[in-house]
Amino acid sequence: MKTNEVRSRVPLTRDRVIEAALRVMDEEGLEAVSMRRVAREVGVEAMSLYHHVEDKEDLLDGICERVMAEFDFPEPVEEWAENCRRGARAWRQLLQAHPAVMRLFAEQRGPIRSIDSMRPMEFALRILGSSGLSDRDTAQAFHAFGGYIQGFVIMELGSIAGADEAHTKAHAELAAMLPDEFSALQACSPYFAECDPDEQFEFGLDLLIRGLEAKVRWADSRG
Amino acid sequence: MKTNEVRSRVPLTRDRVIEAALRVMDEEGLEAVSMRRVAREVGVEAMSLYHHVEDKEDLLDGICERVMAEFDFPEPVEEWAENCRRGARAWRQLLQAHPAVMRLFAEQRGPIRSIDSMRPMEFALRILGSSGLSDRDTAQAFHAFGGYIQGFVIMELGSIAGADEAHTKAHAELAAMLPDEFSALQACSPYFAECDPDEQFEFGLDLLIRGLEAKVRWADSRG
DNA sequence: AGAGTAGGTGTACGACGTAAGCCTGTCAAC
DNA sequence: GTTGACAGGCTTACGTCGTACACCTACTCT
Repeated sequence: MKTNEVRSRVPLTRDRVIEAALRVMDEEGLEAVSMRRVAREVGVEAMSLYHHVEDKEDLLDGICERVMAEFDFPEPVEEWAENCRRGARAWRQLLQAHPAVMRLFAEQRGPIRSIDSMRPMEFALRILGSSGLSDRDTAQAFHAFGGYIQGFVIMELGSIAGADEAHTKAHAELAAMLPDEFSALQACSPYFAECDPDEQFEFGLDLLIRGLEAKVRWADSRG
Repeated sequence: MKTNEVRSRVPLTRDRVIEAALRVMDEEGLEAVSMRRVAREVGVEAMSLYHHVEDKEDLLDGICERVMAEFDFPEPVEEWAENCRRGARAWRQLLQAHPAVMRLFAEQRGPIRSIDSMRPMEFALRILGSSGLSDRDTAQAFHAFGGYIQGFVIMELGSIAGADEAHTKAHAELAAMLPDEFSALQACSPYFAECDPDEQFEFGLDLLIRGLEAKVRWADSRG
């Protein structure tokens, strides 16, 4: 047995590289994801990664696809509205599980390549379509839900960052504001601080679904 | 008259630095915004910026605040729903005018410092509050609308990037997909490509507002 | 006049992405 | 069994980034 068998027992592959990059991103943040850092994570030098990944862009694309493929499909029930809710929650959970991935989505990544990563989209379209919406409205609703969920998670993560310290400080700051000009902000500020994020998410989700139900009813009544 | 009067006729200030950075970002993209590039833009060496800006983070925060302060408040009408729509459109327009700024929002920037940049928030809360919603629901609705608009713009910008070339290619790719497994995607795909983004935006906006109207009515009927 | 300071400059360091080339183990063809 | 291609590691080097540190100069205040 030679010494080279000691290291790299498992052959390095694109999948292992991306998996390592995702781990680094989750544990140390997006800015920690450098070629050198990821290489170290898999026990290799930076330039070796380029045999498995075109460049850093490609690596980040790989991370996105990997996360998409991780989507945990909720089991369907009979009411489509409940399926919407479960799907939305699953999608939010996925984004929360990899907080930095929204920043990758926010950069304009090219169209997704892998099949696995568009399965969640197909899933969502099926659910929305099962409400009786036209294909056209299904596509529109997809954008509405997708936008809401992604945007909500962005705001949510922004609020969480800085948590306790900035939390109380921002509160104190607000209280010391010009009261006449920012009365609405002052009135609502306790609810910004205290409110359960899950509850907030459900609130917006409910608005969308109620709106959709109205749209479905209206379409049905027209025949 | 000495030679030093020729350059930097206007004294360099934090505002001028941030303005230059925003200009670079809008015209050349976020990755072009480096200390050296911004310095060049104002006719100065990179290290000089540090007399007006704490570090690059601070500069980017400044860009965010500057953009927020640019918000173009729509003139109010009597129906709150229409005010919602106009406010949402104005917010979307602002984000579209500075496409890279959503990426800055997506990174978790600390709480906003400047007064001007929270005026739009106050404005939004006033509009939502004028519907008769409780302060609590107003805060929730704010998150719902804010999330939707930001998320929508992210998706929108992602689709736009690559426009024509990737457009037709993605179309062809989809058509060549496994048909049984991705039937919903195939059915909806023409509407993804063809549909007017403004119309899509209004669709989701409508869902949210209809949902909100239902909530208001329900609260009213309970007294 | 002299001191302090505000705000410019130049140099230097470490980290980044990655181009180019080198080295070695594996394996198919002869 | 030898050989040659090649897959997949490694090393070095370049240009760019943010920024620490030291320096220089022109005002301002006493």
